[in-house]
Amino acid sequence: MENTLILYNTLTRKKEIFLPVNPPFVGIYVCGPTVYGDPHLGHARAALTFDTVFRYMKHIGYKVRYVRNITDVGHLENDADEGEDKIGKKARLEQLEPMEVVQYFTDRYHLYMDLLNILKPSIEPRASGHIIEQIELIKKIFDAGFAYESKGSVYFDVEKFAKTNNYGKLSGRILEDLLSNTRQLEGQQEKHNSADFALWKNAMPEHIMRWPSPWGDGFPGWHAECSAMSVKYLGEHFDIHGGGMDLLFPHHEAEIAQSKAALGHEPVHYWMHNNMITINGQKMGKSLGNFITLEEFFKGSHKALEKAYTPMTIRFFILQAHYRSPLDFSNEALQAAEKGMKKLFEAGRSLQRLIASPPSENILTSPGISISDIRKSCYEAMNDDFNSPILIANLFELVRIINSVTDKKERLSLTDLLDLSELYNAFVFEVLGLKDESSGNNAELLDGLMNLIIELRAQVRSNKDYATSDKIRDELLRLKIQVKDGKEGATWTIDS
RNA sequence: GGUUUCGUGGCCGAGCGGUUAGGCAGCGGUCUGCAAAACCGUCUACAGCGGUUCGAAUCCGCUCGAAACCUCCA
Repeated sequence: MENTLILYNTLTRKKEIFLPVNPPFVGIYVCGPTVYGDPHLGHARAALTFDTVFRYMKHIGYKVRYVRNITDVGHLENDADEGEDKIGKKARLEQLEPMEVVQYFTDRYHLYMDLLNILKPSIEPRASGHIIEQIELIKKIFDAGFAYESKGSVYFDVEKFAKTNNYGKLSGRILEDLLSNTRQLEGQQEKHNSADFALWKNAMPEHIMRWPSPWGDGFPGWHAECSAMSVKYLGEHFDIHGGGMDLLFPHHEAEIAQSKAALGHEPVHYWMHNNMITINGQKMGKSLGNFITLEEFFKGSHKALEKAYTPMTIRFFILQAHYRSPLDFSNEALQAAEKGMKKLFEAGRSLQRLIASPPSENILTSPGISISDIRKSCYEAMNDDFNSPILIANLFELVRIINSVTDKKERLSLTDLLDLSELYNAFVFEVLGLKDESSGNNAELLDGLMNLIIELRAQVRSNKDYATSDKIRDELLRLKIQVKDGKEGATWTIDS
């Protein structure tokens, strides 16, 4: 691998050189969505962060297996609701099978990820499809002596684990603080300790999502699925585990403890976490009235939005910030991003029309700047913990060159032009995963253009200038557009 | 209250001890039949207060502000 990739490991709070377990293979596990609601910006940022990792690693030659799960068992509403299964609750409210709810929101998630041009992961395992693996994991933890059963539920003994292991190493939590900080809640006497977490939960009779287990009917604790599925598909040692910063504690901390208890070692080598988003400087929350789904963004159908923003605008906007920085959404910022992206794409279209200067008059681009320098900067940016904002800054340097050459203010040799073109395409489309939306979806534009042409042609015909009229018709035909003159004027069709 | 991220110019956002970030907006110019685009030039910054250093946006401490997590459960 010619590129030395450096990434920030949350575990050590440092940037580290990335050394895969089995080069050129790389295993990545990312915590995917809990499918009980419509996808929103938080989903987009997390998915896009690791889409960029996935894309770039493939670009520099790694063979990546990217696993992103779907959490579809036993979840609670987080805020006001009390101790009820998220998916089960939604199901009863809407009179649906739980799996029907899961399917619906999984499909919605996929739809919006596709619109954002986020690549599908290599494997997308569902928690509900891996109950057996989770039970096996819990058995191992039992055998190792770090689990206890209580009224049909199984809990992880954090205090015991912490005696011989560093519990809290990922999140910086200190066990004593956790124990002293927590208040005693009724109904939780099942746990020996407030810091303990569930491995398996006994299902009450009204709980509709349930599976048989050695401890009775129930459902797995939240953290079990990721430990079980990551190891199943990536092995007992794998490279990267990712997710949002909100999952740091308790979820990822618990995963580390579980895996260590079950396997005797930690499977994950690098932990990566993307930062959160805010809207107009505020957190996004249903109670604050600024909870905006991706559908609402794309349609512009939320009162906080001045207009609709295309998937690529959202994508570009998110990529303009580093994944470890908080990102604030505002109309002003989105519109600035929209204009910037348009500029990037317009340069891309100009690039296709550029011609190299003949060798006799080859003059390089502006003094001191070469395409290979920019190429180097692009790779340096991405190698340095996936710094997409710096990459984009470099791409705007390409834009400047393209526009200058278009204006005949600078010149490019054929080699430079080919290099420039390759660089632009590789980073804009392949690595950043952007798509020029105006070129793909332009039915409206085409309609407008054709109406204009037809009208002009009608004027020409009324002047009996049939030479021009026929020329228009013939030229259009060459573009596979057939003009048909009828009694009520001309119509046109596209021949495919 | 604890843990973890942050606080940069009109707005968004890079920056990891000394050297231009970049985008959007503004201003001045070039180009243009007009408009748009483009190109050139230009302005303004590092939350506050201390400390370390020859030198700090960048390291340390405190204060203020924001976000995530810290209870069941996923």
